[in-house]
Amino acid sequence: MRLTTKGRYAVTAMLDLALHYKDGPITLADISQRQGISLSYLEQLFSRLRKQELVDSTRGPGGGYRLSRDSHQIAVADVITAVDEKVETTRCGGLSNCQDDEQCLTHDLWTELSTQIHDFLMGISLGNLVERQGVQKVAARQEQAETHFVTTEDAVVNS
Amino acid sequence: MRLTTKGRYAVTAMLDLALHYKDGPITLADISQRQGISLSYLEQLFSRLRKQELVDSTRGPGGGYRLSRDSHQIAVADVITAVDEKVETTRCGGLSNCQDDEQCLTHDLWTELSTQIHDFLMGISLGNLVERQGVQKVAARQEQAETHFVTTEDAVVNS
DNA sequence: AAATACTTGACTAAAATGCTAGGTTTTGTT
DNA sequence: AACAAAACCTAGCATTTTAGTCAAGTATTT
Repeated sequence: MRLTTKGRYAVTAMLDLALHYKDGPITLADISQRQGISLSYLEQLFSRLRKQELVDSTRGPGGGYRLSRDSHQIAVADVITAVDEKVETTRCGGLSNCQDDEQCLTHDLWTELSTQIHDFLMGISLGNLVERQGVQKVAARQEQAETHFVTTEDAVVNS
Repeated sequence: MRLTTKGRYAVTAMLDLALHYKDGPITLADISQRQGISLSYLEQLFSRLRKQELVDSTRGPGGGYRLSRDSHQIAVADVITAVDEKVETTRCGGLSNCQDDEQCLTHDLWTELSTQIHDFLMGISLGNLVERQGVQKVAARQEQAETHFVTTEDAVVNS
């Protein structure tokens, strides 16, 4: 289990989907604008998310992406592992011949540690995150900014 | 908190130190041979580990590195954060202006998640790892291989 | 003095990151 | 039927990070 910014972007995007679940399919363009992630990068990420069946896609006008199931049924770990390559280029891959045709000292250790982190992140769902104060606060600001962008007449209201 | 192979190498090396604590200062050359990590890379890692005061070094013949304190007092998290740059090149660094001069959706979230993983890895000490079966087993094999290397007359004993 | 141990800095190949550009399909709306 | 909005695909690019290597030191102890 690797923890990089890639997984973070994916979690951000999925969290955006969770927050706007009731608005029907969400376009990547929307997410791109709200979260400041480039459209093409989102396409990359969602290609994987779709293959892992974490999201459903609808093509054509009015289309977009939706969570494939309730936000409480999608763990942060699911999202992160979906976008992470599982290539395991490190020498302790699937095989255990990482050192002199034997198992290196941290082979078991690392997989175990990895498992525990995985389990931990399995315990946190997108639904959990949506319920958090900080997330709600930022989401509210983002929605406000969006409104500003669409209709400019009420731009002074929230200064 | 990032989890990469670099941190893993560091944990492996520190675990080696913990396993050979009673043998006095351990040279990087020893660790390099036992764990199959290049000497120069170890030097890089240990430079950081020393600066974080996780190890004590002794120069000169018979010198080497030792854990700076009991293996139960050194957490896996300590080791990983020591070798990881804290530069935070990602846009959500110390400042919270990651998106439109405001805080991005996962800013708080990610730091919180990161904190929880950190706490989790704080709960696992090198001492804990040493006590594990798998580690003991591999360590025994490594020591055996080492003996083989030094004295060849008893090479047939453990076949 | 010499062996041994550690330090420093420059360099590199490979991979990951994040983006750009330019498509093609699919599908609802006019 | 034509158009436009969206997903979806492919290729490539610039930059950074990773995982090291190499060379030339400095320091300490026997």
